[in-house]
Amino acid sequence: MKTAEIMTISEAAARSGVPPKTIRFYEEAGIIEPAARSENRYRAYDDSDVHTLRFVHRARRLGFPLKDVAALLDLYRNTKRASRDVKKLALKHVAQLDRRIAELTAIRDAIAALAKQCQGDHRPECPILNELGG
Amino acid sequence: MKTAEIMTISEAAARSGVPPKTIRFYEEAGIIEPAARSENRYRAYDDSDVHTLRFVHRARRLGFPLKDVAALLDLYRNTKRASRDVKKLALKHVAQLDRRIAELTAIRDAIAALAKQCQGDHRPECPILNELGG
DNA sequence: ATTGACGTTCCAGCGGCTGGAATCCCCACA
DNA sequence: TGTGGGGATTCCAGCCGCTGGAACGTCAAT
Repeated sequence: MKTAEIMTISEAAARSGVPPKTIRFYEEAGIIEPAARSENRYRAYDDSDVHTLRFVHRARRLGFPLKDVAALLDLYRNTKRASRDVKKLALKHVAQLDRRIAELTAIRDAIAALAKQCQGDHRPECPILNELGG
Repeated sequence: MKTAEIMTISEAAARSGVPPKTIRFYEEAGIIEPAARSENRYRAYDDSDVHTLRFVHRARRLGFPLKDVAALLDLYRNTKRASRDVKKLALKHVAQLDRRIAELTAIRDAIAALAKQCQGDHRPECPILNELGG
């Protein structure tokens, strides 16, 4: 199956990095078009489908929510798109990430500071619990 | 109801910061003990329950998973605990946060770099989509 | 003919809530 | 005493993005 033009779901999965279960899920969720079917009712994928799956996979790895992945895919396919719209989505995501990172960092530092105060031995005294207890 | 010793769920919610729905959820999930009931079958909370709820609330705000919150609560109540066990949980969480923060930061920087390359105007050309498309 | 590795569908569950429906209860006011 | 409104109660559904499993069909190789 080296130059397969038509392939099964697991082959498409291997080539795209998206697991079969997830491919079906994306189809059901309307992120990708329902796959063509071969005579045995198996889903049949070609290189172009794999390309799409790869796109989705990369977008997901960049943490875009599925809704945005769908939107990006639409933009990708629409050659008359405005790059403004793409950038807008990207910057929205960056802003979201920045907020989340700031949150997590604040939490991380707070806990690390408390843990530093804690002896961490056999004794019960512990600033972490004191803090949580108020 | 300023110095109420016994109170309803919404009062406990107001005092602890945990919404009524969430209090019920915590009870159902076994994080907190089933509340006492008054004659009308309403849940009845006292100051000590509120204290517990506050503990849970703070632990959650620090991002501890519910399982760990339950464990922390057990440690909090067990005066024979070893601070070692508390610190261990805390440091595990810090490590987890560090991993997550690193992930998000990498993603953030990648998208920000791509967005910077993107003109963001009426034209279709866009490095973000080029990247996602491979 | 049988095995075993695929494929298919559908349903359940993860974490941590949150919203809604249907019902019940209490209290204030007329 | 009726009524209205704001609680409380239960249970079920849904959010996000999968992931695992059951029950069954299909295919290639032995």
